[in-house]
Order: sequence, then structure tokens, then C-alpha cells
Amino acid sequence: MTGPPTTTQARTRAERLRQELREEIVTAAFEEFSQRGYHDTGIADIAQRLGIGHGTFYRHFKNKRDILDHVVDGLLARILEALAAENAPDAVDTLDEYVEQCRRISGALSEIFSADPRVARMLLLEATSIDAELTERVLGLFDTATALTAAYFMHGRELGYLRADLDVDGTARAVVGVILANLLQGLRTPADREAQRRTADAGLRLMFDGIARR
Amino acid sequence: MTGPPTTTQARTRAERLRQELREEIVTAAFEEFSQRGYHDTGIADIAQRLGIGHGTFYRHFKNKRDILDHVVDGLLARILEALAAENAPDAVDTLDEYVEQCRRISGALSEIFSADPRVARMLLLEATSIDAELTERVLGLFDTATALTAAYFMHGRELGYLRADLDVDGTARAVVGVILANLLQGLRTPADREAQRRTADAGLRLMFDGIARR
DNA sequence: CGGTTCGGAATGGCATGTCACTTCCTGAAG
DNA sequence: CTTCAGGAAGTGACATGCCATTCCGAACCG
Repeated sequence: MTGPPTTTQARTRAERLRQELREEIVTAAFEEFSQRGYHDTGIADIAQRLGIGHGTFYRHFKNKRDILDHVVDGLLARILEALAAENAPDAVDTLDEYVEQCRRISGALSEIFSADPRVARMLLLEATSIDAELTERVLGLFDTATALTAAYFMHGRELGYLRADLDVDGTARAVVGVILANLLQGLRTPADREAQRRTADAGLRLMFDGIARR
Repeated sequence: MTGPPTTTQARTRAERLRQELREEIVTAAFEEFSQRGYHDTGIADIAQRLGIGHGTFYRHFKNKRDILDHVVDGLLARILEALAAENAPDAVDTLDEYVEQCRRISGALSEIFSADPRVARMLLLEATSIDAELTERVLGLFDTATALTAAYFMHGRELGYLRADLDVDGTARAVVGVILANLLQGLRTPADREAQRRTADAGLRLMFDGIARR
């Protein structure tokens, strides 16, 4: 009935140490995977980074694929948490409020992605090519983002501050594409935060006003 | 000085046959790589698909990585060709003409990507995780697309049919993101061409007019 | 018949996962 | 407070299987 606590506090000192090592392994694996790539990383590399024997690794994780899941779990959780925290389509009643809300979401995302380009590297470049199940989880994240966006659009269209003829679903997908463009910018110019901010701003402006002269 | 002809016509019958087989191998490799993934595909799989011994493979290509380059070369060439064929920023003098032009480009791209979802699979999901050089080539394609788009924007801003305060570069990146959204849609619903057309339309509309009520 | 191409058995190297052994920790008993 | 026993965690040599690549006898062409 108990089972080993995962995020919860561990009772005994030994348990706490064990838990700590587990997390260190996940972190080390993330670093190796996101930099060398999954296939070019050996269990030995992960172990060596921590100065442990690679046999020890297998005391904590079933196999290489298993830890990859844990790494991705952590990243997806962080992202979903950020999205969920800001999510409140019904609390937005005017265009200006929605712009503000989008800025908040944009900020929360760049908090995650700009702060560490390896996150985008891992999710966009690596995790999409391991197997169908993992690819599905990453693409599923995009679907989730699309759905969240679509909820805002639906609300805004009803309240009349968005175009009446807005194709909610198709446009939501396009907007997720704009977010993607920001992640790519983060991959291209990891150091240049300023460029990232400008791309984000341009994306937001495009989203609301388009490119045509009014 | 001669070197083996690649696209050119072959003199002798043997050379022609050899050239044909080369192309068949590239095609077979594309099919395997895009479906199973690069790492899960063995040279033997490619050879078997063609009913040749896998030793024969090495008569035509240096190694596994080598043929991957040829596969990607072919795909990139097709895409760049399509983009170059439609490219003519200076011939576009009004907003309507630019809309029309974008529709053409969008059409040319879906000609390639919607017709065969494996192209997007290969480039977006597989090719980004092999090594730095290949990743660079794929991301470089996005940069090229961004540059082409930016040229149109510059022109349109000068002629006054696009917003005067348009951030040319940042917005171009965002628009490439919208294109990316279309590719993802193609991956998600490969069979549903109608959904893809709707996403493309919504993307174009977003690009020109944004979501806000006018 | 030279020479060229084919094919698939053999090779080599490498990374994963196992296991028998060692080390360390902890809690209890003296 | 010290000692000790039991068990948990750590370790890295080793077994295993896999696959890219090589190589040489066979088939085939001209």
C-alpha cells in the first residue's frame, strides 16, 4: 500500500539519499540526451557524469528507454503546469485583456524554453524520433496547446472581440505554429535573448493584427 | 574529369542500369527511414525491400550515413525547387497579388507535403536527431524560408500594402511557424486533405488579417 | 575468357543489461 | 558506547546480441 515515495518526503535517511540519486540520474540523463542525442548516449556516459558505476543505474531504472520516459515526463509536466497555471479563458472579456493574457503565457513559456535551450532540443529534435509512443506524446502536447488556444478563441468570438468568421480550430493550430517558431528561434540563437523577445513580440502582433496595412 | 553521371544520361546500358539501381536504393531507403526511423532501419532492410544482397548496397553507397544524405538531398532539392520556382517578390505590387502569391506557394508546398506525409516525417522527426550537421541542414531550410518571406515583406512594406511598422525578420519567422503548423497537421491527419486545406486557409487568413475584429 | 558486379557468410566492435561479489548502512543486542 | 549481523546499494567484468561493414567465391556480361 505504501510504495516508494516519488516526490513526497522520504522518512529515512537512506530513502532520501536514494531519492536524491534518482533525481540526479534523471538530470544527468537529460543533459546527455539533449546534448549528444539519445542514441549517441550510453548508459556509461550518464553514470560517468555522476561518478557512479553503470550497474548502479540499473538499480534505479529498468533500462535506457525507461529513464528517457522519466526525463520527458519531467519536461512535459513543467510545460503543462505553466500552461495550466495561466489558463483562464472565461476570465478574459476584452481584446486588451486577451493580449495581456497572451503576453503572460508567452512569458511563462520563455521562462522555460529561453532559460534552457536544451528543453526544446530534447523535445523537438530528440524525442520525436525514438518510437511512436514518444512521438505521440510530443505531438499530443501540441494538440493540447491547440485545444487551450481554441477555448480562448471560442470565448472571444462569442464575446465579439475576435473576428466572427474566425476558424477556431484551424487558427488555433496556426497560432501553435507561431509558438513553435519561437522555440526554433531559441534553438538558433540560444544566447540572444533580445532576438527571442523580438520574435515573440512579432508573433503576438501577427496573431492579433496580421501583416496587412489597416 | 568525368566522374559518374548523377542526373545526366548514362552512355552504356550497364551504366544506365547502375544509375537506376542507385535511385531505387535511395527511394527504398527513404521509405524505410521515414517509416521505421533511421536507427531502427538496417541496411539489410533496405536491401531486402529491393531483393538485393546487402553487400550490393555498399557497391553504391559508402555507408549508412551516406545514403541518408542522399535521401535528404533529394527532399531538400524538391522543396527548394518549389520555393524558387514561385519566388518573385518584385513582381508583387498589391496586397491582393501577394495573397495570390502566397496561395500559390502554399499550394506548391502541399503538393509536396500533403501528397506524401513521409516527407515531413523524415525531415521534421527523423533528420533532426542524427547529428549536428544534418540538423543544421534542416534548420537551415527554415532560415531560407524565413529569408524568402522576409524579402516579400520588405518589398510590401516599401510599396505600402503591408504595415509600415512590420518587424520584417521576426514576423517572417512567425510565418514560417505557421507553415510548420501545416506540416504538423499533415502528420496528424495524413488522410484528411480537407482538414489540411482548412488549416492552410486559416493560416493564410491569420497571416494577413490576424484574429482581432476589425 | 578477363573483368566487373553480386551476394551473403564471416568479422569486429560496441552498448546494453546481468550477476556475483564488495562495501556501506542501520538498528539491535550486549 | 561498541559490536555485530542482516540487508540494501554499489560495482564493473562479462555475456549477449545486434548491426554496420568487409571480403571472397560465384555469377554474369561483353
